Amino acid sequence: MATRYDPQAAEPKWREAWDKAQLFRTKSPKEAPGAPKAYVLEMFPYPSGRLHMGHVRNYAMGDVVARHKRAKGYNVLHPMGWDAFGMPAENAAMERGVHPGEWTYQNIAAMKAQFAKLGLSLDWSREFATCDPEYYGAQQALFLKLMDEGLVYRKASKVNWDPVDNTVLANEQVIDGKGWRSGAPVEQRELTQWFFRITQYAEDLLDQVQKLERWPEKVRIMQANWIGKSTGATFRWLFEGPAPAGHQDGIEVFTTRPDTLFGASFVALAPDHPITKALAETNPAVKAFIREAAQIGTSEEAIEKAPKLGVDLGLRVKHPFDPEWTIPVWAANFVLSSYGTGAIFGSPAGDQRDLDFARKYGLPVQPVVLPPGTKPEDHEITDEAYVGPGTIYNSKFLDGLSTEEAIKAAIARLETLGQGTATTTYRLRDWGVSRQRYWGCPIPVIHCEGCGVVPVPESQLPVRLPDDVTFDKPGNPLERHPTWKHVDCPACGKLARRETDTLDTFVDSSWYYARFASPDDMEERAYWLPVDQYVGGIEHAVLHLLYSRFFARAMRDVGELDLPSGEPFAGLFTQGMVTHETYKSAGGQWLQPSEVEQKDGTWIEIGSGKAVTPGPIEKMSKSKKNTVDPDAIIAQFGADVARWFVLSDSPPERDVEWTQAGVEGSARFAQRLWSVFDELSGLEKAPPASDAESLAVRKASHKAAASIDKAIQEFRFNSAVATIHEWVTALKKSESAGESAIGARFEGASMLARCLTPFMPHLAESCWERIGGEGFVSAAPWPEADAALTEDDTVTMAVQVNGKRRAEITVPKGEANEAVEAVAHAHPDVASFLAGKSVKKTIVVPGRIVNIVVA
RNA sequence: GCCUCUGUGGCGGAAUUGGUAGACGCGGCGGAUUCAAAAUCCGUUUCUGGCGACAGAGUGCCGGUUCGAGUCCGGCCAGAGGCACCA
Repeated sequence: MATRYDPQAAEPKWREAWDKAQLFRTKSPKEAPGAPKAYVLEMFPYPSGRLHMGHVRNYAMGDVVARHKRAKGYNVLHPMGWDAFGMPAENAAMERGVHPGEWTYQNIAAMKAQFAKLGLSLDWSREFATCDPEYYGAQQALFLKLMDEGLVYRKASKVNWDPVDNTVLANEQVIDGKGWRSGAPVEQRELTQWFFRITQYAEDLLDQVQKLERWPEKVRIMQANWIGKSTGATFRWLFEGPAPAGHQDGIEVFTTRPDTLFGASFVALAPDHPITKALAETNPAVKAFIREAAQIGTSEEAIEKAPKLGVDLGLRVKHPFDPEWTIPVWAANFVLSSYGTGAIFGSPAGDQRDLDFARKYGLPVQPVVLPPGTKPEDHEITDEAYVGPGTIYNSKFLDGLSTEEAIKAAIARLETLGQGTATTTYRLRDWGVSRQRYWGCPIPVIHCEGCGVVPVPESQLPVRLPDDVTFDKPGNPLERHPTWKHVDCPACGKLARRETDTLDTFVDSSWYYARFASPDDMEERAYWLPVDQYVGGIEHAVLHLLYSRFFARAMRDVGELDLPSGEPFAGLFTQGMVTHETYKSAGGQWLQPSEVEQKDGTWIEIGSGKAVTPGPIEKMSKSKKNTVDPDAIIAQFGADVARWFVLSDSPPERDVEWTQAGVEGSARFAQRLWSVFDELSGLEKAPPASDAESLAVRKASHKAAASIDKAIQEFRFNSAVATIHEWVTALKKSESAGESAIGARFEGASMLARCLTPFMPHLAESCWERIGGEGFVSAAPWPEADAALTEDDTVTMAVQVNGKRRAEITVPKGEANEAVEAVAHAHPDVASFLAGKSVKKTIVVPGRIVNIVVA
């Protein structure tokens, strides 16, 4: 009698059994002598309170890798923890009056309960939250070591300032140039802030990123572009007439295109360039410009997209190659103070932004680069700059040179004249880590009037966050706490002030992988690191990964990490998002998928029956209500089905669309798979026989196992899923085969259960048990395929005539090209296309294709 | 605006190095089983023309390289991720 698989009964049973057997406990190097190690890590979650399908997908993928590695004999570290500091906890405090710490730890408890149901092969014994004082205390110690090493410093930098709430705003909190709560136009303000000297490693970070072979190409390119190494020249424009005070040496600019110097029509300074700021003191127009430019906000996106805006500063500077030629100095909002020298020269014909600016303010546009194959009289610049290479003209001594030659010649002349030098510049800026917020790691320093900045002595770490804080008004609760910041100077003992800035939460996530490897044992850290497989969202392609690479280097250089390369993640996989269709009610309200149903091809609201408009498929988000709660799915279908679905349809790196029909299909498949084992359960186990039917079954199984093994290693989980589907179909078909095939069916089922384990671990255990497997399938070794059974002795090849497929032939493997050609020519479907035509040539690609070219 | 990626049937996608486009799944259609249904199983399903054998077209659009292009090159269009204080 056929039985059905009941996930609600089986899943908790197996998880309890795994826990009891401590199956996923990390073994120390000594406990696993001779075994290779595998550190599998997924980006740890922010404890928002609920697990979402994106988490399920992320952790399901990591679990596939971890379980596969374990089956392959690796000693596996697969930990989990919480990226627990951040703004949402403070927002909750403001909105609901709950303490950020309480809110966070409650969320962690709730999410951990959800995690438990997924059947992930995690070792929870290494769990921590970044808001645990033990963690952030260690981070403070690390901060002080970096400070000793000269990797930490303070400087003035800009923040978004809400003038009504009197608080610093994150870029996310600036909406259309206004504060998200107050609605007041945002201003830029300068604060003295803490920075990490990441630029010290710029060259190494760039150099090494190219060598990370197991990283996606696109992430390596994004990182390289972010670091943005540019070679060019830095040189000076001297003032005509009296220079502004303190700027007798002129204006220093950086350019990558000194070849276009004869096309210069203006020099432009950043709004916060010292000269611009100095002139604003006496010139109201400049002051107004600075104020207007400051309203754009601090994000690069906003600055780049804003309409070009400038002001003539009333100064003129002399061209380095011709002192008689002078050009005006402007301040312009598209010049970034943080890149190069904060000043540029505008050569409008060769740069789109310069051209837009020149057109707006009526500045000259002189073309100096002739595109290849163009005559000077035909080359005209109207609305589009020519940024490509070409031949230089209208440029005196540079005339006739190529762009490349002219760059060299111009730099050489600048150097001869003593006006400038060849320079390398990076786009990468030092990492500003100060946050004027409560729910973060306190920066462990004390400001003393007499002694300056004094580190908190190690014996006094961690500097704990005070619990008694208020969120009834905006601003930093640490700043207005009555006592917390008032401390004695550790050096002189006089009353001093504790630093009230906390660290950027990116710092917390920049070294957690090392903490998982070991809290403090350098040898154990050295054993586990680097992470062999890191899995997470593509949205972290630049910042988080770059900061982590920086931190690994910094930790290495202060003796906290024995990792010569400084690369924390040897393998990286970036997974796509989970999306869902959106629904809107007749009244324009977003509706949850659980509130709607499809009837006769149209969508209606469950209950009321009112019409619903389906919208675009988007990333699951609370605001669009297009979320599906993993708990509800698990309650209905079980964790295995949820895991299977998020791994099945789409390639892991792409987005997957969650559909009800899809998850129901997954649930049906789970039952079908179960039936393969269920059918065998009453039969007598036997070794596989060698008749034709058995051989066919065995070949299908061994080929499938080999293919799944490869697919998992290559992160093609959807292909592995497709292979398991085909395999199950083959095994179902074999049920009608003779009795002699039973041995082959048992072999296939045993292999299938083991290949299934990384994907649907609970079901795999039940299947394994059903056919009398020994111990846990979660602890069973990977079924290695027998090479003799995965190879065929014939091969099917397509035959094309003039590139069009006309027939298919089957030939022995390794057949000589001439023989294959003869078979192809002789095929009737081919012959009819060759009749009356002359064969010009025949291309034979062994094992793949024959192409006959006819006149 | 800049950097990066993606685009293939009704839908999600497969095609591993330039070599049979549409594996596998969802949905649809037809059938079996059933008193009936659920569940399950089998078949079929890119489009157009044709009763059919078959022929033609076809991987966002335009062009190119090649015996051969979803895959490589150039130019467009559309969508997504990131842009340094969201995590």
